[in-house]
Amino acid sequence: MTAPAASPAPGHDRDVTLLYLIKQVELAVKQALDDVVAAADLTTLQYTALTVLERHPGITSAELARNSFVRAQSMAEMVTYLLGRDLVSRERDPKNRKQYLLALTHQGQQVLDGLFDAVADIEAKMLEHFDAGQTEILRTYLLRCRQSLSGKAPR
Amino acid sequence: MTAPAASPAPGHDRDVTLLYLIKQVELAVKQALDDVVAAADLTTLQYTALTVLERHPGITSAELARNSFVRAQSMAEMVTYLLGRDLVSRERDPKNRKQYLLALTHQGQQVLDGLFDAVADIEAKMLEHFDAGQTEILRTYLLRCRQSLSGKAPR
DNA sequence: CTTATTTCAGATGAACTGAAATGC
DNA sequence: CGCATTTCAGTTTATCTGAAATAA
Repeated sequence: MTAPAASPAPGHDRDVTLLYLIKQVELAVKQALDDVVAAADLTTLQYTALTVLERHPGITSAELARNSFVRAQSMAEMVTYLLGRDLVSRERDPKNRKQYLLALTHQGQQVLDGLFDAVADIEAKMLEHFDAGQTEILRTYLLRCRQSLSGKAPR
Repeated sequence: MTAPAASPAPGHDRDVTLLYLIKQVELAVKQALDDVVAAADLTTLQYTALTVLERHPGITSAELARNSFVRAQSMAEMVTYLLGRDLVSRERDPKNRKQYLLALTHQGQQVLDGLFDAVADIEAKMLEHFDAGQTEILRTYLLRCRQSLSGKAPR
């Protein structure tokens, strides 16, 4: 079903690629997420960094940068902003004094908690026609894609 | 459906959400794609616009903008750049003289053709552990996600 | 000595807001 | 007149490059 050939292919009839579909879904997600997190004066990238810190307290800014495929300098700027808003705390790593360990503050956790339902609603809408089994398949497949592309599991 | 606030204890994390996984896969794809299309002096966004024009000759710049969730002004700037490189052509819509219809030029098609194998390699790597049936399931699921989120099928 | 993290400084570019012209 | 497309002008912001300090 869903034969995509809308027009009689002047030249080639290349299918819509999965790379393109991934991008399209991500764009739609970002659009919805931007609106939600803007209520907490956050960008989607900042919100994402907070959720990573929630799962991985004690991560460094450089690790956070690698996870989002940006330069360490760019992430450092964002972390400084989050520090200034007291959403994130940091302290010297006692085992390695050249780096800082980051964590969510209580206030940062509260911001995430306050956004949780609205973000869950976006995901629920995206998955409105998925049953539990299909959702798990999608999760498994996306993890596999990410693993194959980058050789790493996401944080 | 909406889960209660998770405990702040680091031991009990919220699950990695599908929204996050989508973003992670997209980041990894973009990373790989940036490198490939840079060989043709294109950004990933420019390359994507060219592939949309390949599938949909006669589309307008404004439609292209909506498809990529950017303002019409932003897309116009990019289209101007592609026109200047003779990768894209445009002519007045005979049915509606306020707008232009865009299409790939022969040169634009050649650039896409030249990138095709390298881009296909990225997709092949992403799907290296998928069989044909699983690939189709992933495609179906991504289309469904995009449809639910934006109410539209991708172009 | 080499490497990774952090920090400072300056440059660039992509997308934004606002506004006007065109034409259905 | 309302609405969409295109175009012009100015601005903002995020990321980048380059370079230096610190420490394993």
